[in-house]
Amino acid sequence: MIENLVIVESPAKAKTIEQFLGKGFTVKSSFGHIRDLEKKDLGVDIEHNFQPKYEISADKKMVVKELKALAKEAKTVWLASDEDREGEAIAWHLFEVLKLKPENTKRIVFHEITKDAILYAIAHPRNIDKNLVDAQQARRVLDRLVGFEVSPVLWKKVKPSLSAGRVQSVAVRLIVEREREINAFKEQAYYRVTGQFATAAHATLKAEVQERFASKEAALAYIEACRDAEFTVASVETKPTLRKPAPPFTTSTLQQEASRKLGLSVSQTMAVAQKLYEHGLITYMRTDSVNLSALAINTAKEVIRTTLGERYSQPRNYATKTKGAQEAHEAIRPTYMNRPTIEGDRNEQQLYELIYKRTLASQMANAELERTSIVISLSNRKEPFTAIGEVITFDGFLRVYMESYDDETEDEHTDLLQKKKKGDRLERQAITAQEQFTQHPPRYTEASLVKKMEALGIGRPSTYAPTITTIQNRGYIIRESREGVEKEVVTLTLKGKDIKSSVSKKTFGAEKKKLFPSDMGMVVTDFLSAHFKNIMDYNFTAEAEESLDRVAEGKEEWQKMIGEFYSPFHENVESTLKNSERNSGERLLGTDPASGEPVSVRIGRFGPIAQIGEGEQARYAGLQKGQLLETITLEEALALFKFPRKLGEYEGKEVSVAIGRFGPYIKHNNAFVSLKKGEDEPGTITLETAIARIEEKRESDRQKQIRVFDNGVQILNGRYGPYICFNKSNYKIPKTLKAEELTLEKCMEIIEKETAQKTKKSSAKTASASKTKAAASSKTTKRSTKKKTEK
DNA sequence: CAGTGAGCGAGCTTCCGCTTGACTT
Repeated sequence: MIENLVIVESPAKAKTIEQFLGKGFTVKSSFGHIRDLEKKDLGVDIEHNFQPKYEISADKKMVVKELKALAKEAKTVWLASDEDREGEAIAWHLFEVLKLKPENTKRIVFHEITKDAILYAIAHPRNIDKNLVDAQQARRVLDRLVGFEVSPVLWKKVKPSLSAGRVQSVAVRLIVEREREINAFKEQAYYRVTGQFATAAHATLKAEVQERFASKEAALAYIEACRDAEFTVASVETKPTLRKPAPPFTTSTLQQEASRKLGLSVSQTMAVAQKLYEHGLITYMRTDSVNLSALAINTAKEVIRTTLGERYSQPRNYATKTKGAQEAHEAIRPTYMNRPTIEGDRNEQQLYELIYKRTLASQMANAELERTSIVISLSNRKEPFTAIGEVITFDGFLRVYMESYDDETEDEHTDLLQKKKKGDRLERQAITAQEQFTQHPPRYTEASLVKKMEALGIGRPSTYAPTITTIQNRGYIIRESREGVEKEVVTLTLKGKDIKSSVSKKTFGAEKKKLFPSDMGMVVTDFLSAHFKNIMDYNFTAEAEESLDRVAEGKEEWQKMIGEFYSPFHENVESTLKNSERNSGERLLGTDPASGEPVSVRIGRFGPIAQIGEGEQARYAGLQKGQLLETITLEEALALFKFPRKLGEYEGKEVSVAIGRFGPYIKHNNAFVSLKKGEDEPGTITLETAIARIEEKRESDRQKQIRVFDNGVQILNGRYGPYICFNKSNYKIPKTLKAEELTLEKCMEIIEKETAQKTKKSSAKTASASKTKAAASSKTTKRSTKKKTEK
């Protein structure tokens, strides 16, 4: 017999709370939702007022069984799921599934895991808020209806297995639209003029002309004027400014800062944070709140006062401004403010430190700065130079933490400026005009996409990372780095009385881990925008949230709300199925001058292809990485058909060059050799260079060989150390063995052992796949392989 | 690691939000 059973959502939370409550309380976790709409089928009975059809989720059967048994013998059951829409629904599902009785069931909530908060909650129980539960049911049903009615339209009209949803489709749209803005962007060259001026004590003062010069001639005219001008300080202005610390972390801001400062992907950040949470080092990591508990604020104050002094302390409460925030938890903060560092791997330590400093800084005094701007006029032109510098007069929170931004600009931290006075004459040193280019809007990173989604109220802290993974797995978007292009940049320099013009090379437009749309992403976005305008609207979620709020307040019945959405929506689905054209993103580019046949591009079965001619005689070529259906030109498409290009023969076998999935390569006698980046061009490479590349590859392959046995077994040196290669498969060498000392017998033993293991595993996988669902298992394998590569 | 490119049509795919492990190269 147990006295009290408390059910929370997270097992880590359960452990902590059990300690606070002590004897007489058993604390268990539901591991989130225990019940959901039927996995197969729609799971909603449209005919009967949208009655949801719930089932216990497969992975929760055991949890439910255990909770049921405990609930049966408990005198009182305390449902302590989070205080938000989902949490309320979890409490209600538990109540229903565990067959609890109203007289011995109590609903309690707390926003922070502190002893006081828990005890207060126990002393102030309430009933399940059925209106809030209904709002969750409406949210759930809405998402199911949208997802499960629109996705099949895509299967018919675009490609099987595609998906659409309230959140993911809009996230893809953001990336597609940004890419189109970038394509439409017309880059412009301009000149920026900077100058150096001598001051006392051999220091130089750097200043810049605010005006941009549209052409080389205009810049030259200005510099020529500088040659003969006199420079005078026209004004010096010093203004004190304040800088405030950023609020403590939410999921979204943590993901952004971890990406900028530590280079972690959104899902890596969450995995590391999860570890910290499980070890009791930080509070819950999926939160939209910037609120800190009174306990946290007080201990932070203590730490700051004792280590940095009274002046650095400034306790603050932050208010959450995010649209649709539900604030069931605290902000993400260290559990103990007196622990600046922790044990753990590199990522754990760094992420913890980031959280620690951000939290501490949020409770610290403003930084005080003096911002000085000085204007330098010249005697013969009206565009002056200006120099801006900041001096920190009191560092405040900056002593601990500085927030970063995506577009950081350099600032001059100099007090040189302040020493200048109006009317001072300045001695001109070098003046430079350098050619610049206007920049297109930036592509999204994972983290900046999360920021945008949060601003639009789309998605929740628990779904940001999975959503980004989903749209990548579906092939709508890809995250990659691209090299920039080299451009010639003109620089005009005035030194003494000489003006020199020079040309240097600079790289522009390099992208690091940015999100690009795929052709499929663009085609699907266009299709959905054309036929499901309201769902693709950036305000769709925000408006739905307003209706959900009315349901939560008891002002509207949830079925009525869903009904009003569903009838026009469903009609739209039907008419789209009937009337819309199949969409393959086809574009006619023109005619092939050689054959007179039409040239077009579209999405084929294996991806985007170019096509010359029609019917039986049509010729096909796959598009290259980075080429889009939307932007490829006739010339670029025709160039794809120039491969494979025969170069000649070597050792009696044909040598040809072609372009594959991984870029251009040379093929010779069933061997593949990549072209050398930056040196070889697939269109112009000669037989001689190709042979040289083939020989280079052979040599490097020989370098890799540690041992070769007669029957084809090889021991090779790879990226991750030595391994065995046999029949085109690779085998891991156990760490206990030395690669150089392996005998053929030993190798064969390893090969046999690993093949046996592999077949066993793959058969086990198919068995479980047939039970649960193939998609689920393939998804998990995909995710795990990804994890590996990221490590 | 590596050029492909049709279509008989079984049976399948798909959503968003709560939670953790269990999976591998």
